[in-house]
Amino acid sequence: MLRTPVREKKKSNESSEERSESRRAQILDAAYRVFSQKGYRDTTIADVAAELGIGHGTFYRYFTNKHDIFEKVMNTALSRVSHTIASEDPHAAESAEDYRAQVERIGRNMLALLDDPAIPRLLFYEAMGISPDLDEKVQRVWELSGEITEAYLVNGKTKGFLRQEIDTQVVALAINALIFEGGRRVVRAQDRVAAQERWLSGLTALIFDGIAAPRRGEQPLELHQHTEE
Amino acid sequence: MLRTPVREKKKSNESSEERSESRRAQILDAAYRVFSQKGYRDTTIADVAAELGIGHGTFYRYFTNKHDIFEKVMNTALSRVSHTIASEDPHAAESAEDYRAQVERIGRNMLALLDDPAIPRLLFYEAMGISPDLDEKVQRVWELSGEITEAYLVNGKTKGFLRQEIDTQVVALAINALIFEGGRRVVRAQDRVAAQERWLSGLTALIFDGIAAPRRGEQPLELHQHTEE
Amino acid sequence: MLRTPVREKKKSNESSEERSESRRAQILDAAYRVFSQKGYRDTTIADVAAELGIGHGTFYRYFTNKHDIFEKVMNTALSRVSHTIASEDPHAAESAEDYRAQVERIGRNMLALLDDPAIPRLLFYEAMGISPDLDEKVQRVWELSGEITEAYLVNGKTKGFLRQEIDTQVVALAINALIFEGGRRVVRAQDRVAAQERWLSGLTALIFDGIAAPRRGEQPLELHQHTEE
Amino acid sequence: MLRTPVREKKKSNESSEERSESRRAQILDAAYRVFSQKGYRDTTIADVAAELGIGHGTFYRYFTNKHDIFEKVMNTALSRVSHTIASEDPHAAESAEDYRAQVERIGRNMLALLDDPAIPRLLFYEAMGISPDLDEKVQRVWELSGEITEAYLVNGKTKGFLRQEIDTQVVALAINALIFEGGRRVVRAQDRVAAQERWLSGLTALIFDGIAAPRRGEQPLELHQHTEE
DNA sequence: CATGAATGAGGATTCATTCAT
DNA sequence: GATGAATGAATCCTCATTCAT
Repeated sequence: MLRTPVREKKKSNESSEERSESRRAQILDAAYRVFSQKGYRDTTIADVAAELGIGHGTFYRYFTNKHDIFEKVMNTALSRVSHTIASEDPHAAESAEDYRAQVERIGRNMLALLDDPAIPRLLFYEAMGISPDLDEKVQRVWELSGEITEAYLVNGKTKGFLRQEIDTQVVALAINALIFEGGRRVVRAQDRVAAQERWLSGLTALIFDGIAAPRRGEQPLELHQHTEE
Repeated sequence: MLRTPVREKKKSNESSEERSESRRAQILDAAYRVFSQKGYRDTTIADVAAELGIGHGTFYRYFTNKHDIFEKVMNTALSRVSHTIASEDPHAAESAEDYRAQVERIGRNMLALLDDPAIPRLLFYEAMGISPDLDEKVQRVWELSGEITEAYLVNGKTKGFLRQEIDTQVVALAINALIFEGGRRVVRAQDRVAAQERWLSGLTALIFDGIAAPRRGEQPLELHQHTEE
Repeated sequence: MLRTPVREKKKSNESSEERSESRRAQILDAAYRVFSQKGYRDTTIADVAAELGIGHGTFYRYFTNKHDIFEKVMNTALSRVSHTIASEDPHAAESAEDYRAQVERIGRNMLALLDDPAIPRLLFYEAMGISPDLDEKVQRVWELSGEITEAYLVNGKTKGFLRQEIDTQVVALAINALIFEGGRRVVRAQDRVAAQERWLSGLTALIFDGIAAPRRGEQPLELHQHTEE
Repeated sequence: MLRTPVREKKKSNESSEERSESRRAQILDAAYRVFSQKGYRDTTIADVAAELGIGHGTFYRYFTNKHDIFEKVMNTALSRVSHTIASEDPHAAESAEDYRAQVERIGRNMLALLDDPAIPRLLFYEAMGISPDLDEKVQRVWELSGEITEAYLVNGKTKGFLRQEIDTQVVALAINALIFEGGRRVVRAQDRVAAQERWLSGLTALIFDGIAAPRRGEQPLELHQHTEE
């Protein structure tokens, strides 16, 4: 994903504007990769140009400066996160099972999103301290994500399938953090598919049931989507 | 914490070697502060020297270069984390209540540790990509922390007060991630004390009991630390 | 003046060569404007092309490089000055009144020439230091102007209506300098017409009669342009 | 003038601060030379550093950037002009002879000032268009010079030794222009001393008496300070 | 012919590191 | 030992010029 073939031969059936747009996209893409690998400060425009095999002067035909393209890279990353988190209806779930399924879907999408380590790196720290604008932009997405997750929790409390006593704000942010941590870990795993399933089920179990052994009288839970373990 | 008096007048009863050692510590300390505020690339040796009010040439009498001192700063940060996590005996807990109390203690220490944003910033991302050496060193501490937390979980499973079905490795890393997220949030909060209490109770509740409403027959839980424990 | 319609639709009744010539002139014209506003170094070829609404690649079909067109722009400016100065016959004047009228005519033409600040800017300094060729070319026009003005003065001395003791070379250059200064000032004035009249009469008075009060016995002079001339 | 020996061996009796100040002055001096020879745009910091035989990084220890040092160079040039023009009392002259002597003194100082072509080049055009600040600063000195010269003229009119009908504003600016033109010419002359005398007498004659032959009855004038020709 | 995408040499500025005092 | 002046490699960015379409 996000990888566009480099040095693609200009197809004659592309209009000039299309080529320009595609070159722009290529650069954005290359920058996304390089920034997320080396970080903002460590990335030179020459690096980005070299990644694409173009002259560094060319870069400036498409972006005004380093900060400009970084902002655009961040926009991409941020909007992906926003979309993923906002992809489900927070009020749809009617039961713990519904919500558990929702969480799994979101988690799955998020893990797909975090297919490369770029997103967490960019979002967690790379962006911060580059410019106030960016700081704030990242912050906003962060808050937004928290709010959306909180909406799910509130829905669950209202409908009674989530504990009444949970601190929705804290727990919302915690859940988001868990999803990101999962993403980071899955990305680095040898066998990503296996790691993904393991993290998904491990995290949903933790989130929904916690680690404490059930007290006397509690019903055994059906924990995993495919087990009765 | 970590603040050493600056420009301390050399007491004449200090040996030359002692003075040298203390100067070395001062520089390390100043570097810790500056690196964690501005990041590796953004920190200049002149910044560090200025923080201490010494000539920047002096720096090079104590550290061979910028990377050298950064590595030492990271060592400091990493060993604090290690110590905090290893401060309790993973096999001491005999009940969920014991463990819950342990987690709270560790959490509390961790939050104290994260009193400034330095640790998460340095540990999560700042260190990475500076040099392979550092990357690996951070990675090792990370793994270690996971292993220690996992030992608690295994202890709990063995003694029966934690769920048998938890994936200890995943959950261990997840718990660590939550603690860090809590740290990050508390640090930025307006009222840190309040935020700390809120996050501590919110996270322990999440970790131990999850968010799902208890099934029929389950005992109500005492959720907060200030109940009749 | 000097403004040629931009983007003029190629009339089909123009031969290819004619069109090429007119395009060449358009570019020269645009360059004249831009160079004189922004100076040589500050003017980019893109600026010139943009002034005309043509692609900047096109420029190179008509001029070999930036220096080439600047030289041609300078030629234009220089030849205007030469023509203006050489527009009268230095030997025509038979009396101080004749010459005074001549000076006024030349001055008036010169001020018209300096209608935009381009000429003084280009001629005085912009051209210098770009290349030895240009330096010398400007110098030559300068000398020439001095010589022509000097011819007027010599004529006046010969015919007895100018002071015998004037240093014609020095005074010739001085008069030219005054005309240029007048031009510079008039150009920047709010009310150009008024400023022009004021400078013309002020300068001719200065040049012909000086500032010293007439000695005893000297005839009062008719000083201003609005007297019975 | 303004030439400070380059690469002067640090005398051990100079304090650190003194050396720093002298290095600063050296750079300013080198910059003055280079800027006035090549102009602002054409001058690179490397040029200035090379003129002094220092590394270009050193430059930035003393000046914040290119514009900064140019402004300081301009300040130097401008204040010299101001001082020279303001060096005499505009109300001191009681007769045309007094004033003529004053003008000669000012002219002589001005010519000394214009010993190198730097001042006119910097003041007339080089400074303009670099930054609004500088434009205005130069403009102010210009206005000031005009006002001072005008004060002389008004004094002369009041005391009756200058013509009543002169337009003092126009003539003041004209006289200044003449002095500058003289400076420019003298600088380039082979035999500067001779050229200086020639221009001084030529210009004072022009300024005071004009070029028109005296009318019947006018007294012959004593033109030069040492002749009756 | 016209175009504008591509290029890289060149120039301003920063900063880690050295070293003479 | 301490200092900070000096240095130049490294980096961002501009723009004259070329050339494929």
